[in-house]
Amino acid sequence: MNKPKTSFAPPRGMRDFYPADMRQRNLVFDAWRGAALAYGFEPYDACVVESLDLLQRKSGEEVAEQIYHFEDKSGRRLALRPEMTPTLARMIAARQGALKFPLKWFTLAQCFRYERMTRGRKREHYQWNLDIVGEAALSAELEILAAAVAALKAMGLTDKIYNIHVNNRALLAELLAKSGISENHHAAVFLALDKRGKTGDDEIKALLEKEGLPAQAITETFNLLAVESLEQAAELAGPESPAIAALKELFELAEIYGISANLRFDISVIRGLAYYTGIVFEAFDAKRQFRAIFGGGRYDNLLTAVGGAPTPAVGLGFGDVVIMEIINEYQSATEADKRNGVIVGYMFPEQRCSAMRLADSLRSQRCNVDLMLTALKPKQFFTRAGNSSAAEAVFIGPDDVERGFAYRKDLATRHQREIALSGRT
RNA sequence: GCGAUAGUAGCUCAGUGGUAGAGCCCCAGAUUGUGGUUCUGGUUGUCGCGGGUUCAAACCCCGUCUAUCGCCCCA
Repeated sequence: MNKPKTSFAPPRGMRDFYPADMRQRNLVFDAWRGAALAYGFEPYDACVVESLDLLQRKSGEEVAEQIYHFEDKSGRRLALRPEMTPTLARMIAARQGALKFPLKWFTLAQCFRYERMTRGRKREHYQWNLDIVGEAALSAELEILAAAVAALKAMGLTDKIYNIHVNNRALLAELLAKSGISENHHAAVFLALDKRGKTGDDEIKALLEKEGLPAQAITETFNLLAVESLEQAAELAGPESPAIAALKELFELAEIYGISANLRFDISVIRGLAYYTGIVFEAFDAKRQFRAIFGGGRYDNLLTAVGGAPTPAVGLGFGDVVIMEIINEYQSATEADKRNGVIVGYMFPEQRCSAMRLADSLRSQRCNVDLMLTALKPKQFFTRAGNSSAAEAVFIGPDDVERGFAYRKDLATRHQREIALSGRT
């Protein structure tokens, strides 16, 4: 009899969450939900399986290679969603007449992507999506950025640990146009600018030459790369630039929100994706050791892409993988193992009923109770209690039942106080 | 999809052809009423998986899986 050996590991790029992992994950999820609700976003959810057609419409046919897709038994071409944005666009377009704009929606979405993994990237992850749809004012960008900062704060990450790099796609378009680079070359230039810091200037130059840009335009582009400050960008763009005005307003408003310490103007933030139209942003850890923490921006063509009416929108995507790595890197474990609840044990079978009654009484007071399933020796019980996530331990022996009270021990401080056994108050 | 490196106890790792090891953890006892100290004893094991070479493989060879890093791509 030989059983087929099955691997205990989850499929490539997929993740299991053991209770210890869930504690960490919940820390992140709670921060996300809390911040979203605090900033007035409403929760929504949607199906994980989408029609392949919808997902392809946005980014082109080749994206199918990076999507988990399949046919159902009726031959429908379906896929696991790689991101939430197309689904959001579909849902909003479906009820565009009924919904009251602007809307502020959020979700915690599990997304899948079939591709090679590196650190901070899996084939499956959870992403906090925050979107404001139907508002052209910069207030929308601010609310989203402030909510993201609030979430990071709730995770215990201080201002010093991360920076939010902000740019405006409209600014880049203005500057490139001034350099005489026509719009059909913009995508390639964006790509080259996006590589700054990763690749050498020679390689970037080679990319631009390959795109067929004249030498002078390449020089101009490198002048853009050298832009370090908003003032410098303003000089290049001229006093009438609406893109500069938008950035200036953004930084002014950020002051009022108290998040300006984290914001940096950074002309290299492009966000690869074609659909961004205005302000774009990306957050990184201060040491630039990890991938982007979150990213997003304004994409005013969202709904037209799925056949809806033109609608301005701002969105943010914030994945769980990178932030968990950063929390582990920058933060001691203390925040993650907050103790909670009471663990209740007893010495002999004779005390089982007392222990059960106590557990019942505590539970009725909305206290989480882990009741031991069998009698344990004191040492066994307290070892177990200390290793558990419980905040307090109550151990019941014959003497306690006799006396009518036991001791409720704080497992962190080891202080004890009395707790009544018989009463049900 | 390509390239490099790695995989041995719960964890960190040593072992480079000849009886699978150390530290920490865990378990039991000292201690039939109290978990961070001490002492004594004990288990740590599909050596990632499958095949090959060999008298003999954790070690060499081939394949494969997984992880990490780089390329690519993005969230």
